[in-house]
Amino acid sequence: MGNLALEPLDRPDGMTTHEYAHRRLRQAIMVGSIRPGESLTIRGIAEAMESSPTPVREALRRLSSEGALRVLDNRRIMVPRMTADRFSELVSLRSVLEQHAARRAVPHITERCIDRLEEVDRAQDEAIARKDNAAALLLNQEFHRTLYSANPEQVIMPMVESIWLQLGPFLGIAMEHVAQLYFVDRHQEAIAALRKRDEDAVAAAIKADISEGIGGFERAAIENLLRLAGQ
Amino acid sequence: MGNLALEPLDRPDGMTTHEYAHRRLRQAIMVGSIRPGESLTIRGIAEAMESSPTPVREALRRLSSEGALRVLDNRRIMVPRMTADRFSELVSLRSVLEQHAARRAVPHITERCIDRLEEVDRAQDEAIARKDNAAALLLNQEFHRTLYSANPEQVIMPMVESIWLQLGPFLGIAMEHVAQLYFVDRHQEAIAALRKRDEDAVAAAIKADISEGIGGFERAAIENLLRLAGQ
DNA sequence: ATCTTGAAAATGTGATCACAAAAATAATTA
DNA sequence: TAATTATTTTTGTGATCACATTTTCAAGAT
Repeated sequence: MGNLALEPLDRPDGMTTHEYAHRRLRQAIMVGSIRPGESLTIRGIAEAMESSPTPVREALRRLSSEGALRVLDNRRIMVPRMTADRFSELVSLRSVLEQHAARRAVPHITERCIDRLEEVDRAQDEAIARKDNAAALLLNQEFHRTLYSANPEQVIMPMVESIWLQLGPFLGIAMEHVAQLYFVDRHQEAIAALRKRDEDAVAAAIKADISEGIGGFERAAIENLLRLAGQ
Repeated sequence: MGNLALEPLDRPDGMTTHEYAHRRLRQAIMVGSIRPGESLTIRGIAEAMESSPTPVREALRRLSSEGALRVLDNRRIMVPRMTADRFSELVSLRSVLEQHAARRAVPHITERCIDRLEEVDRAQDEAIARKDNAAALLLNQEFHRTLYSANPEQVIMPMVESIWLQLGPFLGIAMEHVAQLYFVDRHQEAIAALRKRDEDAVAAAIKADISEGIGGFERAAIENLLRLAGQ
């Protein structure tokens, strides 16, 4: 039985229950507060957020098609376990996807947009300084999201978000077992390249940002971490 | 009121109703038999497939997170309309995604797998010969899917499928208004490159396959087609 | 002690119902 | 006739229930 610990979450007026359930579960998975391998029950979730099975089921379907959850043959639902191979696939795909997203955003970048990126980057640095890993993680995503969303016709963000979501639970484990997850980023380099509207340089900055950030986990380190976490 | 024309579909034993509904709607959207802009109703679909709202809602949530459907502010659900800009985004993303998928598959390619690719390509040629556009479209997808799925740890297929699904309705329109959708493909070139385990050549074949296939639609042609279809 | 068997509880699933919001239609007014 | 208002219908939403399957757990047998 899953005595589920779900962070309460602000619920705007008019938000449907299934959307709220989706957001709340998504956040929990993203920051790794639901353990990979841990199985979720519809009734358990419904009880935890004081609603009923129907909207919870809709939320679970969405999350499973976003890759955040996996439906087993027994129809049980769980957060998928990470493996070193899957991690490698996710990171290399993330790199390719985000480089492309960045390139397609460059023609649409405005000064207003760059200001916003500066602002988010500053907030992230502050989160890092006060060692708030979870906040830093979310602000890092916000930086990337802001950049890629500058392209008004973009169709890539749902896929990028899906990758982040699939990497989330592992990052949660990493943050628990690594004393201090040291953040390196190439955000200033990316911003400088954006100011010059230099697509290649922007893509290079994003590529480096990813390969030096989450891509920095070596195979042995991943396997070790997973073993430590009992996965 | 949508007097929905849904092709009947084989339903294997033990398949849940929501999964069946998902498959059936997905297929209808993929081949373009549901018009962009046409709005769907939960009860209408439930009635059309002789079930009830609950499983239909689950299917609709999945499809909307796959990009096949869009939820409006009024909570109405419709097949999104295509624009020339969105088409361009989808095609360029498809090219990048599938080149990457192909590269990551190369190390895992077996002779068995190449045989299967030959077989699918042959079937597609036959479908083209008998001018069965819908079958040719599905077999073309099967070729690509077979290739990318050779990588056992791949995480990219859901995203590729999502792109296909988003392009589907437009292809449906194109097939109706263009006398004969002439298929060009680089499948044999891809297979030859696979035999040599040459990643670059495989990626090049896929890139050409896409840019000469669906990428061949020029901006003016797209806008003209959409105008013709009353979009 | 280990395995097997049976009952009880838990779980996913799908249909149905009530409610509120939205859309469509009819009636009324300017 | 055109615009506005009122009424009816349609629609999305969420809770509840019954059913079948699976899982869990305790009692019994080897």
